[in-house]
Amino acid sequence: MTIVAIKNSPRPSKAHRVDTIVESARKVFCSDGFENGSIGNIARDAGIAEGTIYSYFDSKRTLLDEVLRRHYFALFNDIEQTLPSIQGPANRLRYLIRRTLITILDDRGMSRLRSLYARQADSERPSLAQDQNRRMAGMMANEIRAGMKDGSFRLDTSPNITCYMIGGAIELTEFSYVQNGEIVNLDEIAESIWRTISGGISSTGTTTDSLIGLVERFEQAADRLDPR
Amino acid sequence: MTIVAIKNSPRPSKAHRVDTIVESARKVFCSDGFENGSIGNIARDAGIAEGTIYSYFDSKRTLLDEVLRRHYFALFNDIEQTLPSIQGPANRLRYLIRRTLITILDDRGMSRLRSLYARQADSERPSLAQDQNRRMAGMMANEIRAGMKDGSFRLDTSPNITCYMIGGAIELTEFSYVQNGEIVNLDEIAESIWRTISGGISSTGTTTDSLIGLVERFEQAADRLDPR
DNA sequence: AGAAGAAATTGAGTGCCATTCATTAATATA
DNA sequence: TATATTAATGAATGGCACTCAATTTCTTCT
Repeated sequence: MTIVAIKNSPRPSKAHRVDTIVESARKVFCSDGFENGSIGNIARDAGIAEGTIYSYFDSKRTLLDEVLRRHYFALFNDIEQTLPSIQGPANRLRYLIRRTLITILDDRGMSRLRSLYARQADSERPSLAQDQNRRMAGMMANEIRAGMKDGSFRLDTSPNITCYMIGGAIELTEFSYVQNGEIVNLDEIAESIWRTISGGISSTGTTTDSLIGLVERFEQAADRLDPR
Repeated sequence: MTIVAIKNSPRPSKAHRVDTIVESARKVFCSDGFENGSIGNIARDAGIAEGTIYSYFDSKRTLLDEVLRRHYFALFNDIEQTLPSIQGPANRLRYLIRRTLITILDDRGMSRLRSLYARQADSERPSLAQDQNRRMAGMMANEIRAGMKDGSFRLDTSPNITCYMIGGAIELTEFSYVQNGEIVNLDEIAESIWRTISGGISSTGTTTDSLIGLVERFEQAADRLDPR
């Protein structure tokens, strides 16, 4: 009648436990969505009781926010490390567009979560989506302002609205990808966005080329009139 | 002991009842949001029993969809009536941008509902937001293609992505307005969006255009003076 | 080591809705 | 007027986020 003490299992560290919970939440939310993904399922997946989750997270929403925050933390960090090594505001903007699209196309489940549920916020807790939008928009706006300063972008450009246009195009691409699952041609989209923005805000686009041609014609005409 | 028959109240027509329900739903959703707005409150506001709502609408979501659908029905109808009277693809595009922004700024409660909750869809019921996006994008894309045909827009433009950029910028403006409630300068935003898009997709930017004319006049003048 | 106190975990409740359905009331039909 | 059909009701159901008193594990002190 020897009953071995099953109990006394060592308790995981606090950080490790949080990791477990967040990872289980990610799995459940990605497969069932936010509304249908229940705390019960998350707890079962993590091998703990429901109540435990609530000693680490205030609410289901807070948990979702942490799932999203961790996922996009990687993106932002990567960007902030890479950005300084790229030359010129225009190239940096192009990189920001491409890099964001890559992250979106990389994980449809996570994009689905972000696209559908990230915006909602309680009155107490500010919207995570807005923080992230702001951060990304801030980086883009920096490049646009830098470009305006160094002469590569037009001065009558509105950095904020231009960011909205880039960010908005990316978001709609994401939403369309999430809903239809259609294969998205990353390069084509990135190029299209860039071409439109660039032609619109760049003071040295194709236009300049044609201007050079015009000036050359002007000079030739002037030459003809030159008495010597 | 005369008990007057309170009953026998005439039953309102089916259409009228639906109108009542949708209007109450609009009120409740706008003031409490979708998640916190309960069917119970909607029924109380409409002066009917909860169960009655379910004989007209499959679910709470379906009801929200109808609220949104009715609101944007007006916008789309107005646009489709007005559009033909506007000359030229460029002007029509500008109008689409402005008109949509006006509707958004006109009703913050409704914009909040749309911005936060419209995207979600069940697997059975397709997303209303996507239908509306598609419809608006379709109208914009038409104008862009028309402009490409009549030579006012560049041919290497991607109509779809350009629509995403316009629509995305509008959506982000809406979201920012919904969250911060900050006063938004309609004209400034509409002009910024237009200026960026236009400079980007227009094959005849005002600058180059007028310069060509000037140089041609100069060449003609030079010809006249040319001894040979 | 052992006891006492602190911290973490548990899971059976609680309450809040969305949704259903047997019952009742109001109309349409014969 | 009697019967059938259609609409409306609201109490009951079930699912789920969230709470909390009881229990288990860990830490600290003697």
